[in-house]
Amino acid sequence: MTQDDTFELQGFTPYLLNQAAEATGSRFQSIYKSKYGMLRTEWRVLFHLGCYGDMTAKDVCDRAGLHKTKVSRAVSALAQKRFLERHELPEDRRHERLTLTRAGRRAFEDLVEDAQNFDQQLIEHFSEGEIDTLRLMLKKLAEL
Amino acid sequence: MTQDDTFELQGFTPYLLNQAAEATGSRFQSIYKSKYGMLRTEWRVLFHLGCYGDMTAKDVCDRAGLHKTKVSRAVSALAQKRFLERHELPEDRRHERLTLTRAGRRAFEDLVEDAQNFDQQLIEHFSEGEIDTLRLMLKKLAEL
DNA sequence: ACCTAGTAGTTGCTTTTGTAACTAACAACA
DNA sequence: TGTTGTTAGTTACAAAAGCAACTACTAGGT
Repeated sequence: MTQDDTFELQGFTPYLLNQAAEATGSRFQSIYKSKYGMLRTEWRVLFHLGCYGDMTAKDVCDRAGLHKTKVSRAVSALAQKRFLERHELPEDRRHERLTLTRAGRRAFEDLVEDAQNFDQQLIEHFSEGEIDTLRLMLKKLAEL
Repeated sequence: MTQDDTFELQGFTPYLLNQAAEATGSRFQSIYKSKYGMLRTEWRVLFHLGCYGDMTAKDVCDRAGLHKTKVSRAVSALAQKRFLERHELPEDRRHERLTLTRAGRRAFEDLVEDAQNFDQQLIEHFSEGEIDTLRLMLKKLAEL
């Protein structure tokens, strides 16, 4: 019999990552959900456009690592909320450029503030060195 | 297109956590999914019972931070796979003790090995100090 | 005994996600 | 031109998650 007591669930990296992501993510979600009725994917699309400027749905897929159906539905939802507009590109009519409306930009900027406050509250429990290490490691883990 | 360059999505802790959790979690999921057709919640219940011994569904909810309907369905699925048995407790017939069957224990032990290998591959990209810091921080973040 | 309140777990219904098939557009080339 | 292959994005259907109402049970009064 293999060593079942040598395995500690609390030391299993994917489990720990999931617990931490779930705890912080769901807490932050309640902010944008209650304020703007947004789902997590909608929030991500909004923030990608807000942070990096106009891009196509495909670009969002690639950058955020999301499936195109998820993005497609999030874009539709954001368009219905009048948070973004779609413009077909003349040079290739398969693509559409996604642009935040004024209302979308306002929502983004409002949520940026919430995000900054939220993050501040999270990281103030740690030293700067710890935060740097954490960020570096998470980025690396996400790319493996 | 005005950009708010004061906010960097790649530095937002919940986003980074989510990306890392998603990347590692889905990769590991493909293992137990292909081997035993298990969902993530089923895997978690199996590992809770395997690591910490018999307990009730409620105990799993509390320890894993899962909703009772999710656990209830995972327990049903595991029972149908003959990986666990439910025994009503005589002293309080609302509770049922969940016990892994021999097959369930075998599956658990098999997956423990996979988990150990998987985790090994993850953490070998980092120093021991980094790993310790990461684990400590993730645990703390999960409890905030 | 009876009533009320609370708990463990399940079920039904709605929302969200995942998967695959689809449309529409482009590109390369005979 | 027609054919084949590819890509961006949508849609339809099935699987899974979330939420609220429900059953069955226990506990604490009165």
